[in-house]
Amino acid sequence: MVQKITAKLRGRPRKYQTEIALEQAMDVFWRAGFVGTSMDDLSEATQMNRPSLYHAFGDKRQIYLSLLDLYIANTGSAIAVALGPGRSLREAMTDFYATVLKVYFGPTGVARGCFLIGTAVTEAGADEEVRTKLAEALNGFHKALSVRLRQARKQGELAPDANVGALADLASAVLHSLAIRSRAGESPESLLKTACAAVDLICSTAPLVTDTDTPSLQDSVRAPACLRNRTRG
Amino acid sequence: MVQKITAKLRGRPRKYQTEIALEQAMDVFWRAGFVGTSMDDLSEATQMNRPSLYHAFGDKRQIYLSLLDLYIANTGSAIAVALGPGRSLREAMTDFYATVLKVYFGPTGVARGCFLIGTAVTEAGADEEVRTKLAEALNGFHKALSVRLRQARKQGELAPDANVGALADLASAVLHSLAIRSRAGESPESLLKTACAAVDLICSTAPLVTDTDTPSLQDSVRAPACLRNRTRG
DNA sequence: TTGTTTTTATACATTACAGTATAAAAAGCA
DNA sequence: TGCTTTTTATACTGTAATGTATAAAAACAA
Repeated sequence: MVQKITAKLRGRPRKYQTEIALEQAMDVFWRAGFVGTSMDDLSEATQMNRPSLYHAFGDKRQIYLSLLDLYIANTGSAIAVALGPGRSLREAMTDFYATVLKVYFGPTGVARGCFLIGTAVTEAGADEEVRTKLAEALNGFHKALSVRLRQARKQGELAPDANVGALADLASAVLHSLAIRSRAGESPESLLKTACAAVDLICSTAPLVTDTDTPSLQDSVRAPACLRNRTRG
Repeated sequence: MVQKITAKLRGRPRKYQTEIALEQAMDVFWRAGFVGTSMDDLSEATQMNRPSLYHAFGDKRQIYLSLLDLYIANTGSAIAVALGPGRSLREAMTDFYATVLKVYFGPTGVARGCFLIGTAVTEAGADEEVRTKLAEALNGFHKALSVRLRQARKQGELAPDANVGALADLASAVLHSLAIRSRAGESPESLLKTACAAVDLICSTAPLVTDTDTPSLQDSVRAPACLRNRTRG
C-alpha cells in the first residue's frame, strides 16, 4: 500500500512529506475549526502552495474529512492499546484517560482538547457527513469501553450483575467532559482528578470485598467509597 | 431597565422586535456556529438589513457574545428552577436533565445540542474571550450542581461523608455528554436513559438503607444497585 | 407646514477566499 | 541532448463577506 521510499519517481520531487503536512494541517483545524480555517492558512502551515494542496489532498472539506478519519483511527488505536489485554481493569481505565489527556494537551502542553469534539461537534450542525462520522466515532469509543468492561465482568473483575451499559455510558461521559473542559482551559491536574475518581467508581463495582475490612451494615447498598470523602469519623 | 412599550419614540418605528430578532439570530449561530454564520445569514433570519443589524447589536462577534451571555443566563435560570427548593434530590436532578434535554432538542424536536458547547467549544480555540466565557459558564453549572448536592448532604439526603466534589464532577460530565451526543444525532430516549442512570447513581449515595431488604455482606462496599442489571439471580 | 429624529433601504468599496489556468522547474528516460 | 513526467510557483477570475456611506421613509414636535 505505502509507496516505497527508495523507489525513484519520475517527475519533480516533492518538497513536502505527506504525513508531516497532514499533521501541520491538523494543527490548524484543531485550533480554528473547519470553517475558521482557510486554504491559505493550510498553505502557510504546510509550506505547500495552494495548487499543491489541492493536487495532493483535494479541497478543504476533503482534507478535513481525511484528517477526521486519521484522528479517529489514531485515537482508536491508542485507546485499543490502553484497554488491551495484560492489565487489570483499573490499570486499563487509568491508562485510557491518561492517554486521551496526553492527546488533549498535545506535545507542547497547550490545551487544545479533542480534535473530534473540538471541531466536529460544531460542524455537525451544518454537515451531515461530519455528524455521521462524529456519531460513529463516539459510538466506537463507547463500544471499546463497553467491550473492555464486559470482559472485566466475565473475568471476575466486575460483579456478575454489573450493568456494563451504564458503566460504559459513565466512562464515555467522563471522556466527553475531559474533551470539553480541557479546551475550556482547565488544568490537566484537575482533569486527571476527575478521571481518577471515575476510574475508582467504575472499578468499585467489584465482585467481592477483598481487603480485610469488615464493612459495616451501614455501608451496604450505598455508593462506593470513591464517592465519599477520605476524612472519616 | 426595559424600554416602556407604550412610550412613543421619536423617529421611524422599528420593524423588528429585539427579543425575537435575537432569538432568530441565535438559531442561526446554533446551527452553523460562529464562523459559519455570516451577517447576511443573520440579516435573512431576522428580516433586518445589515446596517440595521450593525446599528442595533453591533458586529458579528458582539452579537455572538451577547447571545452567549443570554443563553448562559437563561440556562442558568432554568437550571436554578430545576435544582430549586421544595423537591427531593432525585426529583431535582431528574428535572435538571429533563430541562436541558428540552433545550437540546428545541421546541421543534430537532437535535441541536447545547448552544454553548455546540458553538463556543470550537471558537474557544481561537477566541480567548469565548474560552473565558465558556469556562465561567461550565463552572457556574458545576457550581449549581455542587451547591444542590451539598445541600442534599446537609439535609440528610446524602451520606454525611458523601464526596460532593466527585458527585458534581460526575453530574457535570453527564451534562457535557448529553450536549455532545444530542448534537451527534442520538435520540432523546437514549440520552434520557443515560441521564436517569446518572441520577440513580448520584442518589444512591444515600445515608442509610431505608427499605426492608437486609443487604448481604456481598453487597457491601460495592457499587450502587443502579450500576447493576435488574435481572438478579 | 417645516424641521428633527430614528430607522429602513440601497449602494459602494475593500478585503478575503476558493478554485484553476498557465508557466517554470526538477527530476528520470531514450 | 531532447522528451516525458510530476511538482512548484505565479497569476487570474469569480464569488462571498465585511463594514459603511448615503438617501429615502416614517414617525413626532414646533
